[in-house]
Amino acid sequence: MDTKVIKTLVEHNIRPSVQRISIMDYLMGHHTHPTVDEIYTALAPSIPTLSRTTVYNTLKLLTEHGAVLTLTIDEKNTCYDAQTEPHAHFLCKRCGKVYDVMYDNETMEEHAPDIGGHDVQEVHYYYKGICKQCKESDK
Amino acid sequence: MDTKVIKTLVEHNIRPSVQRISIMDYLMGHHTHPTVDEIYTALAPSIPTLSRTTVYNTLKLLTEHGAVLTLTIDEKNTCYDAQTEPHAHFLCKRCGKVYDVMYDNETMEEHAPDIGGHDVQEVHYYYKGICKQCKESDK
DNA sequence: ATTAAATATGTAATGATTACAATTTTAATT
DNA sequence: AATTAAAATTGTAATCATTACATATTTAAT
Repeated sequence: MDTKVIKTLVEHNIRPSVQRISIMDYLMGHHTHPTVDEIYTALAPSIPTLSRTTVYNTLKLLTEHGAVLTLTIDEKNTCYDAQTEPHAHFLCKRCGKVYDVMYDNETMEEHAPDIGGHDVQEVHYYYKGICKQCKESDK
Repeated sequence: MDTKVIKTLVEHNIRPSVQRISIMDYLMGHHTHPTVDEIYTALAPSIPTLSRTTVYNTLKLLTEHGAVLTLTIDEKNTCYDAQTEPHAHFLCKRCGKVYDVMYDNETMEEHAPDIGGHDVQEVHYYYKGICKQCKESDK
């Protein structure tokens, strides 16, 4: 059920509307780092009245409340991630996929807290290159 | 003189035209992570024929040849950096400035080379928050 | 001086995002 | 159940960065 999704929204002080639940549910169920358009296209059939603007508004809201991460790793398309635990991202410059990448938490923990006296609120580790799949399909 | 700038271009296999030298020179002299528009506005007076398209083309070329870094840390504006040595960036969400941030090289060295079998070509460490200046001007 | 290739330019098109006004839904109150 | 105000959603139009592309200019070789 959507219980988990609704719980996540409520925990972040977001009132769970049909649209918000659907979008959050999609993000929690698809770890593909979708774009606004991918989300809109996926949900529009089940919510015929859905507006692209709502998807934009909702993702902005979710981000502001810390329920999702907004990734700018791809110059073309902003994408979104419901996994808010610290992790890094890898963008394949050939196929465009964005992968999750784990690393020791030490890295982030150690470096994030105090950088030149600035207050760090977000940490983004992005790697770019050619993914394993693309490398192998080259041969 | 521009000797250093020209040398940098040539070392990256870029033929040094007037426009390319100016843009590269501007980037090497301003560590403010300027946007396309900032560069265009700054150079247009001295190169009256300069076209915005040329700035775009040149920055793309410089990036492809590894002479500058293209930063997508700011969702609004892509910005550019002539410092290609490994370092991190901090974006102030209040004033919008992008700062250079140093960190032990171990961090990058250890984590970049092999991530899930992908070939890493670029490493981007982005931090976001409120910068020291903005914090202090709050009081 | 001639010519071909490389660069630069300017305009028009694209496409993601935002602004905004209108509509609909929600939830509280009578 | 009806009323009402606030919150959320919608659709259209506007904005703005970026790219496509055709033309013009410059460069470098012959």
